[in-house]
Amino acid sequence: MPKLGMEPIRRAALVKATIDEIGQAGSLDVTVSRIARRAGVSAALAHHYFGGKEDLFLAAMRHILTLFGAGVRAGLREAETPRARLEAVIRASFQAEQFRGHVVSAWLNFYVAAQTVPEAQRLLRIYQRRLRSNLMHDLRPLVGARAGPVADMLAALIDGLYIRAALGPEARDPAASAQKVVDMADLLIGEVT
Amino acid sequence: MPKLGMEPIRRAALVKATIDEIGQAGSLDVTVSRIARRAGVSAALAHHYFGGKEDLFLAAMRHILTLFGAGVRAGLREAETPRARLEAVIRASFQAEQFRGHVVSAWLNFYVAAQTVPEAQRLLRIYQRRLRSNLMHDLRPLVGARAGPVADMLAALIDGLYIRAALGPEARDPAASAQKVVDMADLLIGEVT
Amino acid sequence: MPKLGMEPIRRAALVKATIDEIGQAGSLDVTVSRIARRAGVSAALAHHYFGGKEDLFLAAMRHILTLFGAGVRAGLREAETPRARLEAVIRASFQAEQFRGHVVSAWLNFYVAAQTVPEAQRLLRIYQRRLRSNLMHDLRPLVGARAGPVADMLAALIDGLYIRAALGPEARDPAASAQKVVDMADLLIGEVT
Amino acid sequence: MPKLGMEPIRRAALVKATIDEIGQAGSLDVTVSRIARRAGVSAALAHHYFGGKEDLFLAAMRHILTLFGAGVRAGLREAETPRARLEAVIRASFQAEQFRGHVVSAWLNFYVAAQTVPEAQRLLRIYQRRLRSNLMHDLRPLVGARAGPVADMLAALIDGLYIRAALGPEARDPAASAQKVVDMADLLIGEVT
DNA sequence: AATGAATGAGGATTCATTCAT
DNA sequence: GATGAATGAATCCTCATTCAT
Repeated sequence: MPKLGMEPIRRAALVKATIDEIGQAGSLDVTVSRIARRAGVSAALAHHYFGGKEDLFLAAMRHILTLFGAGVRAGLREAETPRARLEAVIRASFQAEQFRGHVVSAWLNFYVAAQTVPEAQRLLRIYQRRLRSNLMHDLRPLVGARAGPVADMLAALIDGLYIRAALGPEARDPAASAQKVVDMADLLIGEVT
Repeated sequence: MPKLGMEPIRRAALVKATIDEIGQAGSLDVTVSRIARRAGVSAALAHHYFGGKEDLFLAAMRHILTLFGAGVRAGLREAETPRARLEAVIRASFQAEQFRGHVVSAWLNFYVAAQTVPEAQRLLRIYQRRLRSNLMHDLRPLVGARAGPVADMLAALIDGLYIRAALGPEARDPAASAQKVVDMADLLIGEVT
Repeated sequence: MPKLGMEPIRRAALVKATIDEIGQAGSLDVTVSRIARRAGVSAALAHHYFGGKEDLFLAAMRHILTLFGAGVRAGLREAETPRARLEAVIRASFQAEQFRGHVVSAWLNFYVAAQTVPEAQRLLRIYQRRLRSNLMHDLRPLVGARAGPVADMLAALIDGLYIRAALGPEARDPAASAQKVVDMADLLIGEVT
Repeated sequence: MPKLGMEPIRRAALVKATIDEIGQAGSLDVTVSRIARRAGVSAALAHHYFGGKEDLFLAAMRHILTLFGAGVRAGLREAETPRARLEAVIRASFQAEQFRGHVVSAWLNFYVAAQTVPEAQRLLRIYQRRLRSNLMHDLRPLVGARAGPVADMLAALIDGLYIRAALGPEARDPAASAQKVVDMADLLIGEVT
């Protein structure tokens, strides 16, 4: 007896299952069947709702981006000075939710996908642009014209720490990684030009 | 027309073909057949010499690591002061050979493989340890006890710039990326504690 | 045009096709594709339902064992005295269904498989134990303590005649073979100790 | 530095390696490469001397038959009365060399091959005819016209015990099996008609 | 809304066999 | 006499995807 209004529930379950499955496998070598089984539905239904494997992956990616965006906004809500806001933006990149296990693994794989799948690339670009714009917005009052290079530096540092976190159990310490970036930010801000 | 002593030639050709193919595909989703065809041999021969797909990938990874190591040594040969050596180590990570196209893409994918394949993880660890040890060796005379954290910072920065380079055509400028890291190094060295 | 409840139908068809194909080939060198084609389905479906080639073989073996067991029970139903039951057990081994063509060939090959595949060995052991226990149950009233050795002798004779039947067109006369064993049984029963 | 007169040595080594390999594998699923490696030569050489895999198998079979024939003749040399000769023929089928391990396994597989390969069938027929003729030659003085059926019975029994021996570690007792056949022979001889 | 049934396409891998040296 | 080099053909198996129910 099929029920009405199942669509959003199924979609959400499938997206979550996709992220989890990728996280567990450590790669995009994941079958639709397994994802579907994990979500408690048939593989056919996954296709019914998402059209194909790739779309499922992209939906998962979008979901992660959405969560990330929400995290940033939440962090900013409590910050008032530029310095505080900057720190909030940085720490948002290292929220527990975003910075570990399944999600980091998913990110790493999305990086790879971005080389091939245009839509994946588009999404990554959005993320990068948004991060850069967030950083610059608060760096400008602090470092003026140097906001651009400094933002690039911090962004690269954030991504670099991502990789390290994805590769081994050591250093899987979000807070410490965040602190490193914050320290670096302070150093760059204090630098005389 | 079989000739003797072909083994090393074939192995080298297959390793090169593997790196190129991964680079072109942008992912590890590459068939042995295609690699073999690119190397001008049959898929069966690839198996004959390497045992399987995974071993072929690992051989490619080892090859990249070897080239990287050679590049570092070459750079160090001409450097004399700690500062010069440090810069040489950093620039080695951004040699033309290592820092672009196929190779960066291959690296990115090996990162992913390292989550799953133990031998890949082992190789990555070797790379990371070697990089860190190289950096620290020359940082110690310059920053003393802060060598550890500083090395970590620089290493993360290097990796972060890798990712950026792998993701889009923009910023594929090895020299510029290297310079960013060098500048950062100088900044960290000059920092009073 | 997929219909529901096809699984048992397909499984049965595939098992039958397996036995026929082995019988025709005269060996286990049979491809899944051929079996599937004979059953009127794709090779992929065979894998879907059975998991693999080996499982398909084992299912075929189990099927033959089941038929054999049913034949024995049917024969025993009409026998009343120990002597009559003994004859029924013997003749069951030489039922038309069990003692010729595809099935004998399949048996011969399963013997070979039993050297390698544990589950095949297990099934063969079950068959042997069951045959021996059937023979002994009715021999005990007739020959007392000699039931064990006599049962072994008769069982070996049955198997030996199997081989002969599998090897050439000559002597493919189930009834005659059965009669030989029955005569031998009578001789052994009559023997004074 | 190739040596002269290697051919018979290589052939013998390859035949032995074939039998051993089949025995170890428990089936005919044996690669030429493995056989060659076991014999200490290249796979190409095996083809050079035997033309192909099948011929190698047949040569192995012929070798076993030759050994068997020699064993029978050796046994007969010391026997004088028909009864003694009969026992010698029977025991020859259960010589240690013939009745265990590699060889039994090889036999079992040759039975299977005989269903498909004409030359294998021909060889098996020769063996069977020879065994029957040996048995009958000595049975005639003992049981007269019943020699034919009795020989068939004994031959089937011998084959039946072969199978049992090939299938499990239990009952791998050549002497005991031989004794069973001899006892049966005596029983049949003593039987009044 | 949901799924069991079914398949085509493709990929890794194995192996007997050939050939030039 | 002997082998390394090389391959074509075959086989098992996996998987995304489709379709009727």
